[in-house]
Amino acid sequence: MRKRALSQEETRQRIIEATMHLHEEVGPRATTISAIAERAGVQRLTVYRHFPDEAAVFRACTSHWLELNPPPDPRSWESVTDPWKRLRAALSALFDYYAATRSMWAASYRDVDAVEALREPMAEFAGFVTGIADDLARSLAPGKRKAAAVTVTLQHALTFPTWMDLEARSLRNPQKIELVASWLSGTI
Amino acid sequence: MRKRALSQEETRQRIIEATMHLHEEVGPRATTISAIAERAGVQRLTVYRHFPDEAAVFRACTSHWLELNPPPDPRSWESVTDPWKRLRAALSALFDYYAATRSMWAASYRDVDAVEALREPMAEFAGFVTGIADDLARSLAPGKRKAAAVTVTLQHALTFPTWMDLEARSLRNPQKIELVASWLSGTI
DNA sequence: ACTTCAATAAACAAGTATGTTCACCGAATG
DNA sequence: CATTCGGTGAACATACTTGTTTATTGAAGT
Repeated sequence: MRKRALSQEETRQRIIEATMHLHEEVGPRATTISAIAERAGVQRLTVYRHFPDEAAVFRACTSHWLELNPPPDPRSWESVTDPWKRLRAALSALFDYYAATRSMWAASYRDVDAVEALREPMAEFAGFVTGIADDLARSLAPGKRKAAAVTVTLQHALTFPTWMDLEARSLRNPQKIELVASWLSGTI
Repeated sequence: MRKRALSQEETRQRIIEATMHLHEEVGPRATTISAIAERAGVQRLTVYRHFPDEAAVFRACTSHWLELNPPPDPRSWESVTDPWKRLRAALSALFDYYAATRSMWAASYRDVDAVEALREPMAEFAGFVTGIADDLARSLAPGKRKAAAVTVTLQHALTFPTWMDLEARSLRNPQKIELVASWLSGTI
């Protein structure tokens, strides 16, 4: 069993990739199994053979997409000790990531509360971002009395919807970074 | 023709109110004509008799809801000349409005790009909010070189999704106001 | 009393989706 | 060469939606 298992795996990949593209183009909510099958050039029954239900396809799609589009690694700025440089490094990495993956995140945020299977990965990503925010807040305002304002400002600023809103207001990423930095300078 | 026209108008109102409630509960996107008819205790055909299509019901619903829930009037703070007091007055009015109408705005923002009939009123409201932001920006930073940052900060801060995000982070309205004020103090 | 007509009740046609079943093909496998 | 089995193609039942048609009811209007 070599070529057979291989071509089976290829079919599976075609299905996953078709799902990915549909998620990006029409959003997870409108991505039906029928549409996935059509996009993958495969029979509907074939999709059912590989995945028991829509949620299973979505899970496979999510993990595959995250492999192809890994979020920035916080270790890449952990060595930056200057708080403001560290902030800019983190913002830059995250904002570049958002710019590169905007369509998928936009679709995901839009559909998250309509698609059950999306909640868990979205919540996990939100936790990831909050973790970065809290770390930056600690480095910027250690033990200050206004630390709460710094923290919540960072949590809000690092969020994809915030990035998207500033993007829609024609701010390039460097401008966004400076803007967030100025917000923080007001809270410290 | 008195009672008859009156009861006809009552039926129309029942339809509109059923639509309003469904928009708030399940969102405009999931609000089907069938569901409206059922909720209004009326035959589906009756809905079609009063409104040619879904878009017409939505339009009637939108204008009725806006009558019941008018956005704050900018004239209520135009007399406040101190820029920071004016800012706080405007933020307070808008944030209280968001708190009172959150469920409808949350549903509307979620479904806006799936429901054609929602775009125009949402765009109009966005313009209304932007207008307030621009006015406050002029009063806070008249002719400053960093006026752009103030303007975009205010535009972003006055937005409903921003309010919602800060609300989800457990900030009460007065705390939100102080937070936005501190953002602005950093940009000036 | 007689008519008008808003609303009901029920059916229709057409479209979409989900899941499931069946017979079959044909290339990889042993 | 015979078997396995992934995938095809087509059908089925079920459940939604939209929009339209027909016949009927019953209270308001004259």
